[in-house]
Amino acid sequence: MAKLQKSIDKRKALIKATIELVNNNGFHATPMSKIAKMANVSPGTIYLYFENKQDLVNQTYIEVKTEYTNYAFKTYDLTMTVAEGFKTIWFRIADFKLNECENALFLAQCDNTPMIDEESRQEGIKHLQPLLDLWTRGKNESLIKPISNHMLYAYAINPLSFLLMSQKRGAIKLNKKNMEEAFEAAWTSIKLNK
Amino acid sequence: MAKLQKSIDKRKALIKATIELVNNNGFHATPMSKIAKMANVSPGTIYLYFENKQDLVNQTYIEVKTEYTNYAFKTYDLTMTVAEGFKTIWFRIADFKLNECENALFLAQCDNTPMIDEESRQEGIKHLQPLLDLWTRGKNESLIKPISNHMLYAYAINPLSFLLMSQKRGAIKLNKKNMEEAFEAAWTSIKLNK
DNA sequence: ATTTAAAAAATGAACGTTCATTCATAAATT
DNA sequence: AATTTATGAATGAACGTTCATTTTTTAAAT
Repeated sequence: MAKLQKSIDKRKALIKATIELVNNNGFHATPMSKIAKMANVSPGTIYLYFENKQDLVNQTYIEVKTEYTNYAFKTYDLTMTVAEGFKTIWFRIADFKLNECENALFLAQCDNTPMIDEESRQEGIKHLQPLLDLWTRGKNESLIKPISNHMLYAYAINPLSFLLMSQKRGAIKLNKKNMEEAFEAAWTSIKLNK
Repeated sequence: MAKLQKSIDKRKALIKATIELVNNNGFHATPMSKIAKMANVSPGTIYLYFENKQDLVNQTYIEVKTEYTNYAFKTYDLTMTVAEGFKTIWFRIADFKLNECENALFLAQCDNTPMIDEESRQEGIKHLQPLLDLWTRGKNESLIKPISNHMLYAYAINPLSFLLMSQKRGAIKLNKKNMEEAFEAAWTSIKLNK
């Protein structure tokens, strides 16, 4: 196999192992030696690809966050109405959480702990801009409540993280039906009533 | 000072130190030696009050969670209407997050990481029952959407954790005005439209 | 009140383990 | 043969926990 491809595979395996182990044990309870073992690589090899442990999670975070937002905006385009656009993005995000739940859980843990450097966190947030722009447009058109984007995010998007976490704990099972219910709750919480 | 009171104070100091250090560094990046130092106690003393580090966070979690729910239901009583009851509880929870934000942030971190034993987590959840009962009543009276309690929690309560976290990161400042906005979003997301 | 001795609480240095990281050596690739 | 990539045992720092010793508290005796 080509050298380059092997390198890419190894890096991927390391990131995948990091996600799985951090999801189950948390950042600091995940030794580098275990990450190496799960990725079928020697501990020393990790340091050819990453500066240190912190760099490994930072990069993992940015990579997963980028994948997440790419997925979220894949089918969205600026010609859509605010309602259409929101529904499109919302269901893509929901799909991501359902289909890539390891990735989504990793992001949730990163967003709720001091595990990621502030710099990497900022980097990760940037990619969400299209949704914020859509909301700004919605507010201008009096379709969306005139409240801050953080507030909109808290009610329209963030609940999905809680639902995902509940599913991981076995408390609920997410399916098509309750995703429709969730969308309805998300939309009614942010749309402006005439 | 009485022996008993000194013991209580020491235990309190240890729990307070645990909350502050875990909030800022995470569970595994918080050494027992630092907790001891912050509580003005020798490392060995911790083990007179707690079995080990895991027991210390478990007990801290249960204690803070109990404080939280006591606060939440303090002014609620069963004679209230569903709408009244929900508003009462919701604003108490909001007040707790605003006034006891160290405690609230600690709970948020516990709820989003594998840091707490499953047993202690279950113990902590129990105390939320009055709110779940209220929602069940609301569903029976066709005032609340017929969706699972987890779904209701995700939209009516959980967003407050996100808002609190955003405030800690300096992204927003929570005040009376946006708490009113938040309540409105919470209520519209779960109330049943005739 | 004061003394005293037994009991309880607290201390912190020491221990054994775990972990992130390094680097001399080996394997793979060019 | 030269260069790049990978290895994994070795290193040293940091950590949770223990326990021999000290300090404080208690309460009985004076």
